[in-house]
Amino acid sequence: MTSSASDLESSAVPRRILLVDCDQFYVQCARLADPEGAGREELLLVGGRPEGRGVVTSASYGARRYGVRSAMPMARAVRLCPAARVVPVPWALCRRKGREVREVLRGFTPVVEPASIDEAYLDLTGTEALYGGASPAEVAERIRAAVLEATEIVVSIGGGTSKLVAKLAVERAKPAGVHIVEAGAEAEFLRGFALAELPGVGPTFAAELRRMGLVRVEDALPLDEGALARRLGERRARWLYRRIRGRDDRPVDPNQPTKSVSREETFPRDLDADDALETELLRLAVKLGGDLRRKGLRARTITVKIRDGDFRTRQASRTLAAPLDADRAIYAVARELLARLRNARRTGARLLGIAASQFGADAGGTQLTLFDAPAEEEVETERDRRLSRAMDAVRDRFGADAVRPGKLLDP
DNA sequence: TCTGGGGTCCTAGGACCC
DNA sequence: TCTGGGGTCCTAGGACCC
Repeated sequence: MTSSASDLESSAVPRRILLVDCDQFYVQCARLADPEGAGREELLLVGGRPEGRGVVTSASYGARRYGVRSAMPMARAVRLCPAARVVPVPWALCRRKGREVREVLRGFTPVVEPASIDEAYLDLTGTEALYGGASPAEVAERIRAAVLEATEIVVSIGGGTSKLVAKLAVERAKPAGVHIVEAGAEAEFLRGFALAELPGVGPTFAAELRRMGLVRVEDALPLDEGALARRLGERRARWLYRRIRGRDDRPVDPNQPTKSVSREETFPRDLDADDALETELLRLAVKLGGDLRRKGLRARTITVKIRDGDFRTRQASRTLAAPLDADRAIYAVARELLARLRNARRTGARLLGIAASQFGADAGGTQLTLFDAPAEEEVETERDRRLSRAMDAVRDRFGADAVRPGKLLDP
């Protein structure tokens, strides 16, 4: 540990980081998907579900003037903005546009870290010569134009010496603009923000800070780290102390491995019966298995999540000695976990989910004693793997509904 | 108002090992 | 009889982000 954060800050050349963020991304995609309909609508709400229980994934700038926000229940959004048109998220197009935007960005630098479907960090440090000495703002404008030309997607770009500053700057850049914070100006830039605007400060943390009398970044600046630590604990105090001064040394990492893959579904109405839940679980397990195999991932941990009618969310997980990707094996593990959750509390469920994590190879030898002693039964057999691959091949040729999962219980 | 679906990261306790 | 310390792994829950 010779290279600490302070070394990086004091010795290194200031970094040049950009955050490229698609403006109201799902709205843009919905308009591209239907130029004559949604494309002409100023008041557009994207998301929701026909059965109700949906939320707004993205609202057009016009609709936002009525107080609509993303993640708001669609029913409420429609009450706030009754004239708005509601359309579903065109997921396939969104994924494609997201990929296309990333490809354009990789033409400017290989150091592109996707942060979500519609935003990515770029590290342009050391590329000054490559871009003929152009300023970060000029490079950002070139990127904006290139993305628009190639993908029809409008983006805004924030820039600065860290991810934090770039992220805050992009909010100043929207819509369809560029905002660069010069090296050295970070602390002054941060002064203008409320603590709740800092990424990482959510409703809970913001409320805790407010109880301490801290609302604006400026309110917290006079406190030393020790004073903050007495209320927040060492770790969060250090985090906040640095952030409000614009310090953030997280690297832009273009190779972030996938850590988990999941599928979940909220039902139109709460499900009470165990066998109905098992049927839904099977559907989710088959989807998850397909996702894993398509991505070439095998998982040692399976997690089942249930949200009861009263919105209480519970989960149970099991980690195996050897990784899985076959539908039957995933379902067999998940079914036991669901039974455990239902035995602990049997009430109507509004959501069921399944997740896979701990990707990679078998657990190390010495860890085996942690698992079901003496030796774990073989959860996934070669037959399971062959069957899943055969079903994948059929679906590839004849479509996703070509084979329905039967009961898929124990062989 | 009645709360989606896909993720990441952190914490804390217990088991187990050296 | 009373008493270790550090490390890893697993599990459950929660905050947070888009």
